[in-house]
Amino acid sequence: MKGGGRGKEPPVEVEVSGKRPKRKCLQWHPLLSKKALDFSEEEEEEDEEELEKPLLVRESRGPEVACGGPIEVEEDSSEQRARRPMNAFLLFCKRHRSLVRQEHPRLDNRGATKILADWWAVLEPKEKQKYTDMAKEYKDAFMKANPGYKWCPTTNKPVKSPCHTVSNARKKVWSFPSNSPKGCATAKKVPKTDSTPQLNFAMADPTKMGGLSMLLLAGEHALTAREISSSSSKSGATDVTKHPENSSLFQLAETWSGTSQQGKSDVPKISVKAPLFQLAEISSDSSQSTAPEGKQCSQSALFQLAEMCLASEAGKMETQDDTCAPHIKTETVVKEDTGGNITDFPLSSPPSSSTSSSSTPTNASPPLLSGQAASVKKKKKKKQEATAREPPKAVDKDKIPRPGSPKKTLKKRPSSESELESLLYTIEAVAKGAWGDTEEDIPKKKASTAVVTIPREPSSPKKRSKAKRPLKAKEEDEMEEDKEDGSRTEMPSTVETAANLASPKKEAEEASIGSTPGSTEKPTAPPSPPHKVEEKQREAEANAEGCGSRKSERSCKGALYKTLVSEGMLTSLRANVDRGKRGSFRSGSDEGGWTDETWAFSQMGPTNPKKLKKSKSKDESAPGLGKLEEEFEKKFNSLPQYSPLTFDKKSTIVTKKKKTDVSTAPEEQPPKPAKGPSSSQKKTLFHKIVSKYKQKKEKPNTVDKDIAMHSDSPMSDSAAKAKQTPAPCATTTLSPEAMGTSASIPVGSQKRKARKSKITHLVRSADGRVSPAEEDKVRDLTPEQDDKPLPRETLCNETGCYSAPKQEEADRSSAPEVLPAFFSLSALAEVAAMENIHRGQRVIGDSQKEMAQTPVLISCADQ
DNA sequence: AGGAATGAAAT
DNA sequence: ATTTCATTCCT
Repeated sequence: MKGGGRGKEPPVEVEVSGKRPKRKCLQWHPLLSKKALDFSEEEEEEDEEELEKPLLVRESRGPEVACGGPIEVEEDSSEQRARRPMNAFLLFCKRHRSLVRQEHPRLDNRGATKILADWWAVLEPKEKQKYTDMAKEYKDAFMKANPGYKWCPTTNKPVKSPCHTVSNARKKVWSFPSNSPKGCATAKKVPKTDSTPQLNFAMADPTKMGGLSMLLLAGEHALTAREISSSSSKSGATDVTKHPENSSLFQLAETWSGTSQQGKSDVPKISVKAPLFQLAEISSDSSQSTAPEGKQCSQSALFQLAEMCLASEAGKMETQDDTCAPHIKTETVVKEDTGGNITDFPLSSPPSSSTSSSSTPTNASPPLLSGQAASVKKKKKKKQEATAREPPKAVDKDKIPRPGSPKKTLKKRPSSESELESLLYTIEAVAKGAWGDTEEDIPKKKASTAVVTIPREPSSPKKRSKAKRPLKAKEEDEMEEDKEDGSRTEMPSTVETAANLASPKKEAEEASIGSTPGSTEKPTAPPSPPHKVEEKQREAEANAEGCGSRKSERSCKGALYKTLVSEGMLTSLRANVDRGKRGSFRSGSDEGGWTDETWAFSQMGPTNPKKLKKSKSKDESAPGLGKLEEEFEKKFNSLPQYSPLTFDKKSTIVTKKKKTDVSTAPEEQPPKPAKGPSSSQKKTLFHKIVSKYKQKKEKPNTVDKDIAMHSDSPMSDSAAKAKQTPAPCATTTLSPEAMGTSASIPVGSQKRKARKSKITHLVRSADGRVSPAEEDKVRDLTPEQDDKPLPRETLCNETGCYSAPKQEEADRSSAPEVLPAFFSLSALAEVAAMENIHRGQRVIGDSQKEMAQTPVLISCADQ
């Protein structure tokens, strides 16, 4: 048995992950292991971790008896396999890659990576520290979550024998090597949990996170299943579900109840929080009623649940936090929200739950075997083979509902049974951990689903409570169309306003910025409300359209609901969301909590991948991340994001001497604000700003680099470029990479693998030394660097050869040396705005100048 | 799939 | 010391 758990997963994973293993797979979320208290950003991360954990828990579901291994593992585990936490550099890359890409659209990832490496090298220790700390935190959290986790599979490789298999084996092992082995039962406990209640708690909570997502997923699945499986249920569902949110909740509730019937009353077991309890109670109540009968009953039950939910929501809304631990709760909520949004993950997550090993026994246990089994697993790809190898897997399969091979499973999902089961499990898991939160979340979720919630998530949890109302309002709108009693009468507008107001404040608080809410990232919040409203309207309209007109709420309801509910609903919602996001995003673009929104988007979009897959998984820059990830990202976002300029400067500076001072620090935007310029627009802004600064100051300096960088992208166009620029030989331009490297300074890139191209850039170590090959490059670059006189010296020494600086001055002497290494985005944005307004033209001119320079460089480079 | 970077962990 | 793997995505 034991082995089985893990074993199974592998296959599953294969199936599931199949194609997009990485992305979809749950990464380990910081949330998994959250610690309870810290307020610091880190804490947040932890929170996220908690959320994730749920996944693990989720696994616990039925399987416990059987060790469950097989079951949950199946899906979840496969995907879930915890991924090793990202290190500081990776975090950095993740956060900045988009920027790099924006600047250098043409650049491929490799190049981007190189640049990132350069930047990283340039980064001041202080900045790095943040990332490092974060990475550390994640790691710690991760470890907590998966005590036994090993990065490298190591030993097991034996499996390797078959070449490919090896990899698989590793993965598994990797995921959870040690702990679980104990036994299914033992595993459950998870060392950590026991040992550290709080921490554990967090772990437990994580479930919640998972729960949310799970819930969402479950809801979706449930719907699907229902439709498929039993038509009858459908009607009930439809009625109940009016709102997407509701529907999801209801579904969840149903599922949950169903699970409970099965006998899993785990819920309490995990330290459920007060909220959870409430939820549980509610759910339980419903379940009880339902329990006796099962599916059929479920309908009625659903109704009841729905009512309850509504009632509860209303009550809650008013009460807001009845739950006990406020702050915690909030956190939870937040997480949940994310989770909810994420939906996708949930599915995958469940499997991944394996991670949960810590928390959940069942799951964990299987993994334990991991050594072997794990090794076997390896990856999704090979899983099948692995499965074959190991017996356990076979077992798993048996247990697993899914009949077919892993791949099949995927297909099957749609099939009712397997899905249902999985859903149930998931639900259970959710129930255990997440439910409490769920309630609250639900509302939000609704909102989110409904429309725009997105922005909110980012916002603080607290907000959430308030936010609910707004959401409700939205809901109401929808409701109106759809149906609804009027209960919602409550006060839409008023509430919203309040909510809005509140939200910003909260944000501010979080941000600690305090002073200007709008300016800060959070600003999004403020804006968001409006957006939301708009979205609401849109939705309403949409609904209306769908129905034909608002008037017949009920009449429409059915069809509408149906439509919405079924995948379509999600889709529509998603679409709306996306639109909203985009719209807001675009409009707000710069400052507006781009980050948040973006993330939110990501959540939304990615979220449904499975169902909607198409929607856009990747479209958004955000890149499809999981919901959980989103949160993670939030935190992650909190990390300072530096503008390219900054780096350039830094590099320069560094070159000079490592940092003039930390002064740079100022640039950073402390709290979240920094957020990156989401889109190219921002880039432009930056450029503009930069140019501005340059003009103002007219000092020569790094700016050039920036320009160069910018120009790079254009370089492709280069057409324009060639024009002025005196710089005789600025070869470097060639590739932005080179530029970056050269400019940035020596970062040691390629140390490790020389591989093929290493030669390309070569490398300079931080010291400044350059390898011979590099020299050439350096030369090319040199000119640019020359820009900065001061640095130049240093560089020269280091590099060994700089040509004389020159052009920069001639060109423009713009950049002030001191210029802020990085401007806060908001600041930049502002400036940009100012500039635009005042002198849009000028900016252009500047840009042109820049361009001109670049071109020249390019030409040289070509030569 | 492979690969670019860095870091951390494991071997 | 060397390997592995994490992330991102383009080729």
